[in-house]
Amino acid sequence: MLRPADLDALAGWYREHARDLPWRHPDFDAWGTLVSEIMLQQTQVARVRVAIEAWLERWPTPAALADAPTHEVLRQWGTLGYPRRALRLQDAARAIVERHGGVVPRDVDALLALPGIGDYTARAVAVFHFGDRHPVVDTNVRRVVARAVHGQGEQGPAARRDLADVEALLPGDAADAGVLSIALMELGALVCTARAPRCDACPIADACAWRAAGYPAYEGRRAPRQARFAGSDRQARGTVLRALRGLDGPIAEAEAAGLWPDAAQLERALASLAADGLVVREDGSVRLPH
DNA sequence: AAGGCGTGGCT
DNA sequence: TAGCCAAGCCT
Repeated sequence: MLRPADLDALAGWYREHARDLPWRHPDFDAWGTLVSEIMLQQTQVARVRVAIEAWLERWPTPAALADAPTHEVLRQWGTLGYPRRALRLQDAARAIVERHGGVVPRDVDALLALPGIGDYTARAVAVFHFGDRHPVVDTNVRRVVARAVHGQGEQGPAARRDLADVEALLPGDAADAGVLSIALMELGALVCTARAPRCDACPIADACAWRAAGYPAYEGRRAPRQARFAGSDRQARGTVLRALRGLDGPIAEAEAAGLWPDAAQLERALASLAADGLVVREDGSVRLPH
């Protein structure tokens, strides 16, 4: 159980050890916060750190991104991965312009209604930028709570009840609740890590149920393992997009055949990329969307 | 609700 | 090294 004294210890630890990240600076506006959170969906902090500045310099407002050519958006996204996020980010920018006058909304339900924004990202913006009181639940928070509160070594697959689970831990004051959320995330990222947790450096080690139980091995359900990447359709998609990003114009489909050894798999990749709106197939060639 | 979806770093 | 993991979202 986390007592008020433990929450204080956590907050104190955060003040002392928090990384100096661009999106934590006070001059970071709501749009910058939203963009950073989208980029951080399954992409490491170190890589987002490098990419965020140029992105915001180029498109400093939702209106600016809404008006950009989509092929340039995909090029600027570069190798951050999961390029559908770039399309949805532009769609979100357009929705912000149309529905909210170009101003990033503060309301969680309005944020959730934007493409590419789910439970985590919506509340991250509402809490970390606007300072409202909501549970912010990412994989780090789920892991720390699984260990410290529930005595489990791993968090298991994400579930709808995670939100209510963390809500129950939050102090009543919005500012205190926000510090707890960001501190839980930072603790999970730096100390209470998935592999080789550094319990000797943990500010709440004395309160940790997992530690108290002697670090029992995890017996619960796990998320299914990812399919192997090498030779996958995903790799084929990535190869096609990488080639298109490096060119100004289209690639003839006959030429595209040279990008991937398995013709049937390449065709699946092209079809799914087109279905996602990441490429356009016309006149026997493939290109990025305008 | 289980699986698809990039890319790179770490062990 | 092969697999795990990373501030998830969508269907």
